Amino acid sequence: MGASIKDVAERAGVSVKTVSNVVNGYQFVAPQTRAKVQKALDELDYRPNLSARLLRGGRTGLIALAVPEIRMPYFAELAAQVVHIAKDHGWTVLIDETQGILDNERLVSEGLKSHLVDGLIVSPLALRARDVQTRRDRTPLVLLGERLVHAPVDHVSIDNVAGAQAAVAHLAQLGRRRIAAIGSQPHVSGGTAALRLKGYRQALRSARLPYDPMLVVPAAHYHRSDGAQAMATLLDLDDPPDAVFCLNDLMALGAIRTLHARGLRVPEQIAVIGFDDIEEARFSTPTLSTVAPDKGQIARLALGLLERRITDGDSAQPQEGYADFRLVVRESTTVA
Amino acid sequence: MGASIKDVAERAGVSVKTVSNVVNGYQFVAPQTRAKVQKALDELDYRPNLSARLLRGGRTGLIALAVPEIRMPYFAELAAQVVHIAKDHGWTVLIDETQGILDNERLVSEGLKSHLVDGLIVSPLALRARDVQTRRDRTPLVLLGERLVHAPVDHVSIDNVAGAQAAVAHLAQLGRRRIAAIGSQPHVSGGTAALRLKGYRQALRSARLPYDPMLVVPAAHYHRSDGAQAMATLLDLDDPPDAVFCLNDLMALGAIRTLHARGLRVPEQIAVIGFDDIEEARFSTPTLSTVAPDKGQIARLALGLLERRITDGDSAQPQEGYADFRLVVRESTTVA
DNA sequence: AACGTTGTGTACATCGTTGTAAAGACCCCG
DNA sequence: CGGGGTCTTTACAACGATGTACACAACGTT
Repeated sequence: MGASIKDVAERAGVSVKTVSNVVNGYQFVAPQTRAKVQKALDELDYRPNLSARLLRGGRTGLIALAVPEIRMPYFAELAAQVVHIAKDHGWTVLIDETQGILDNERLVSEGLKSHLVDGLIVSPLALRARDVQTRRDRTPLVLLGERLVHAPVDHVSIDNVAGAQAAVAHLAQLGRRRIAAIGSQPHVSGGTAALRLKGYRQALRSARLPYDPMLVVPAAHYHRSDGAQAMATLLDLDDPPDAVFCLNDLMALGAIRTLHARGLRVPEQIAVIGFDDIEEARFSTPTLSTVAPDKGQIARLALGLLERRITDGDSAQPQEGYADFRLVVRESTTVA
Repeated sequence: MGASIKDVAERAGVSVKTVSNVVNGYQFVAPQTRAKVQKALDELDYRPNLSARLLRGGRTGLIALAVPEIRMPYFAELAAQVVHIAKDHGWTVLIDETQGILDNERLVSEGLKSHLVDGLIVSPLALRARDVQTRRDRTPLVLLGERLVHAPVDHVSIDNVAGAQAAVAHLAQLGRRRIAAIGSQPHVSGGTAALRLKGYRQALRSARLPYDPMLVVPAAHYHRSDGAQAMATLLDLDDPPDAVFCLNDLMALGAIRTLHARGLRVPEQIAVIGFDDIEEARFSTPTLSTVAPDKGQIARLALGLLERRITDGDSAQPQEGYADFRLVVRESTTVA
């Protein structure tokens, strides 16, 4: 065990409170006393016990970030941003994996880590408005991603409909006529997938292209392998697509893998576009066109809302934050 | 604020200690009393305050994992393993980024988070034996990666020399004669890079190939861009290589990107092999041959050592754990 | 009837820190 | 010299939970 404030006080021959005052930079401590205490502090290598401090005060300086899977590049990159920006707020980030499982998400948001963290940022996959409404834990919460209608919570997202629309419009402009989509989630309503598909359909309509349900393929986990499989399904159709909009970059990369394996050229024969702009998209072969949400902005907005709620408490009105996105055109949709 | 044990006690009409007994499953509580307390517990949605609990007892159930950059896939995958396996030990993992900066690593290992975590797993880049020796903080520590000679600390690693040797021997067996290496660290001695390069030179010697210092290119951060740049440097040589051993997968993928950009075919003209076996290696074009450390085993060993040290305390002798690796041959080194 | 045993509940101190209140020392001014 | 202020330091309580020690009842045993 390290030295406690009491040990320091004894060694310096002063009261515990005086040591506390020195440690916390209280103004009125005689220079001589301060020196004595500082010496004892150094000699004993004193470090305040966080537990005690926060038991007294309340704040832990810790916030939790819950994401489905930290190994997915999008979440890893987002987490990096959050960790980085949180440092400016004086917070340490505790990262949690939910695996996108409802129970885990509910556990986190209902305060499994209660009293441990000052605030909570959750990127939900399965969580529904109802789950948030019945929440009893008072820990400030910010949701990332889709707005859960009727849920009285702060949340940050990008305009997924517009993002998807931009991506698909871009494909249409290349002259592609059979544009597929990979990543629908038939059993989930109102989530990210639904919004991006809405954008997909809007873009088709604007381009006067027919909507063919056969060209929309579901995916479970949004991993590379899901994209690879879905692409295979599409290629086995009687009338395969000439372009694919993947609902995230990871699946796009999996899809490209399948295309290469079958000897098809990207983008000449099939153009591919993703969503997320993970770093890998800038280095793959071909480099991947994608919709790039501003991850730094997402992190900043989320932490800002969290800070506000930690400071102001429950009373404040739930707020929404919208981060920007931009269409990034790379080789996978650029015909030489 | 949530309800405290005192609130529960009042509501149930018993003493605080009795509530504590119920919460902690103490044996001798009359069923009737237990029921009363349980009811109050439920009604108030009581959750124990961790801070208070650990102030008293000691354990927090938290461990910290410090890695250079969470967004690097290798560390993200490793972190996922650690988080997952830690759950079995009843631990929550707090993830820290050091950016590979010495001061940050030292801060973490010297207990910035003191009293907050029960243990610490650090994957150091810059940390040196001296830093660990002069450590005053008593929090149990396990180091990942290279053994710091003379440092009295538990650590877990793989045999980097043997891994690199296997990779380079594989390239030699393909008949390649000018095998380059990307990722040396001229200003760091004794780290991972040095060991892998040692394996590189051993393999060259075994294959009776000359060692050409021009073929060894340094890299700062082991990112994709470092690999891409280094590859460009190699291609600009008068006598460019016919194979490249990259000290990690990320640089290998960057290198492949440069090769494609210059119109060179992999593996026909230049074979590429990496190190780490990140998931991306299975889906890139071409798929990437690599040395695959058993990340699950690394996590298991590290957590095992940590548990031992938390239980047994300082006294135990420092132990080493070695995880297995295997050579994974994929398209980037397979000539049809 | 006296005694131990077992089961059940409580009072109190304690962990390390900090806010509150107050005491003491000092100085200035009228 | 008294009243007021400014510094400087301290004692004490409190945060929430739990270990220790003990009180008390109900029971069986001698």
